[in-house]
Amino acid sequence: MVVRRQSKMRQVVYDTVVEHPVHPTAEYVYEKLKPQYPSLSLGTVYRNLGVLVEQGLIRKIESLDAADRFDGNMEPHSHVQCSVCGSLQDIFLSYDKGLDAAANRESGYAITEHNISFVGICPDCQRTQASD
Amino acid sequence: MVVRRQSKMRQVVYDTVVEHPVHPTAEYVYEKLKPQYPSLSLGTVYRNLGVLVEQGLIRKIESLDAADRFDGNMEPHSHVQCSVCGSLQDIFLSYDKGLDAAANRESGYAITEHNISFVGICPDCQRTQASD
DNA sequence: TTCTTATTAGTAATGATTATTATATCAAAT
DNA sequence: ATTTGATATAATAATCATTACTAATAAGAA
Repeated sequence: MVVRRQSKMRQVVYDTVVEHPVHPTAEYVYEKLKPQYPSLSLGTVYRNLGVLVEQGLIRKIESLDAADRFDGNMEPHSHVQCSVCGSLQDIFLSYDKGLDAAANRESGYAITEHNISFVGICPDCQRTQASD
Repeated sequence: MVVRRQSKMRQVVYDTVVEHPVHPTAEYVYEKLKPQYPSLSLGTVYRNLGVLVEQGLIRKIESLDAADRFDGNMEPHSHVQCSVCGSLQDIFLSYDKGLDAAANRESGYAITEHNISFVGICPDCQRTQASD
């Protein structure tokens, strides 16, 4: 295993992911930090996001978007994404081990995790559509 | 709405996705058809996969891989992907409307669908790992 | 058959991500 | 404190998947 240093840039990348209410993309983290760290490179952001995921400090999440998004909340939870505006929100549901057991029975795979993602229309877009 | 013609290439792209046991990528469909249709263009495969998804004849599925995969089975079902070799398999579970209701209570989003994806280790890779 | 328009092949362009490389920085051992 | 060996960085090039563009072709209605 590679010994990781506790570098400044990795710290601020981590902070940006954790502190941010939305689930930011690599590009977003870069744009956010660039003004304060003008020498920051996009490659550094990508590499550190990868290291942080590997360390289990953040996770990469599925999205309807093209770009990967990252989540600093390691408590197990799901996400809803709005099919109209793309907004993404957390959903906390208790982890259902029964699902894993059922999937194992069907497939023979040793299930290590499952992810539930929802698609829907956010409250704002519901209002907008209703008034059309 | 655009009027769609019934083109030869769209038909064979559809057939390839439906007939194939694994869930093929665009690249895979292209390689599969290229020998029989030497003039086939990768762009044509991508465009037709997109049209077929839009028409509800196939669906795009989530994957650990970089490339999108497609599924010709429109019966609602989930997938497991092996974290070791990447193999992908169908899992049929009854759709749980209770999940959508719970997600709606938590988020206020009008839920239109949910997807459950499993990660695990396939029987083959389990055997391989056991014998190491 | 003719006309309109979708479809195609071929290729260029884009966007996200990864790889490369030379330099800088850290941490431990001397 | 200096050296040493490794990781981290910035800058940039390269890659991979996907989309856009364009001129030629073909479906199918008139």
